[in-house]
Amino acid sequence: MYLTDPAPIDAPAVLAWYDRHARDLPWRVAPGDRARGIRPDPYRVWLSEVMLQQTTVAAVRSYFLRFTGLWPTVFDLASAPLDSVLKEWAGLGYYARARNLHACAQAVLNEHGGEFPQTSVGLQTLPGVGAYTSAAIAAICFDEQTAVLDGNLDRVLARYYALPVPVREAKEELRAALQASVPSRAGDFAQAMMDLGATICAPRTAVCMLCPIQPGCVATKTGDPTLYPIKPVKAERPTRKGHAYVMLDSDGDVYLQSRPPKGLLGGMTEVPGSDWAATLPVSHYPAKGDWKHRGQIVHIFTHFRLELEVWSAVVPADGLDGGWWSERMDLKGEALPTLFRKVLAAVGLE
DNA sequence: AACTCGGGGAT
DNA sequence: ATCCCAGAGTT
Repeated sequence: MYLTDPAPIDAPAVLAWYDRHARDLPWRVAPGDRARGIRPDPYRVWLSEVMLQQTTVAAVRSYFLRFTGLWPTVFDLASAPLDSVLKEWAGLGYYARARNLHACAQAVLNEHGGEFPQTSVGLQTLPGVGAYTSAAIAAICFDEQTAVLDGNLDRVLARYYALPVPVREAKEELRAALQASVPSRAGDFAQAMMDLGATICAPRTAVCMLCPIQPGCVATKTGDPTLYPIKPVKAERPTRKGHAYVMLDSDGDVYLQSRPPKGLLGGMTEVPGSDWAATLPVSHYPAKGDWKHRGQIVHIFTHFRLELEVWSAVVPADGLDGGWWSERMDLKGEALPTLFRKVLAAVGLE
């Protein structure tokens, strides 16, 4: 136990602040409209929440507008080929989200009659919808009085209670403390607390003068709020090395193939390459040709650093198996993650 | 409980 | 260069 008798959050003060300062976001119903009875569309809220998992608002915005333009309803998304969804998701990262997104849309259609479940417990049975996302949808769309705990709230609460240990060790205590503070306007409260974390109580700066819950915040009384949350020690990032082979035919088309359906960049499109290992593997060209070394690209993943030696050659269009030739003008529409767009850029494509 | 899984913006 | 983002699924 790290929190003994935690003080509740002043929800009325938070809501009053939100009524004046709510950010204008494409998937959000403004608090004034919400008060007039306008309900958020669960499909749009769900789509935004999945896109926002470990991803910034700035990165999500254009993807959200693109997706809702192409697929305005959960039925449209469920009817689309997975391949189309992966192509539109390319560049956003964490591609299991895109696979689960598609599976979830089909589950809503086939197992829930085309309507999202209306409780957090029901929502959490859906693919790609976990503790955070289920609570967020239930609160925002159905005003379920449930604690919505994301990375912003971890930080705000760690400061509010001056939590003396990393958040991971007290997650359920924070959830219980937050749960005790949730008001009837649960959706606005959840979004207000996240806005507060994103704007006032930010990772490196805390503008406590503007904070509606500053009067109850322990960290502001004991010193510097940005000392919280206590950070866990993290492992260093290893380096892996490999080769990438860009093959062109006599027309300038590029040879592409699909990655395995699961795992790193699962189901996405790539150019052929070697394994990635701690020491640079021996190069084995996938076809005969006048191979030239075109430089090295570096790509940082969450848990390792990748250095790829980029090679290119013109090769015969036949004799390759399992992939396809893509015209240069079609590369933009392929399901290429950023890593392989860097590889193609090193060869002067894209 | 620890690990896997992207990419980019802010600092 | 480091941090961290409206986390979920797997082991």
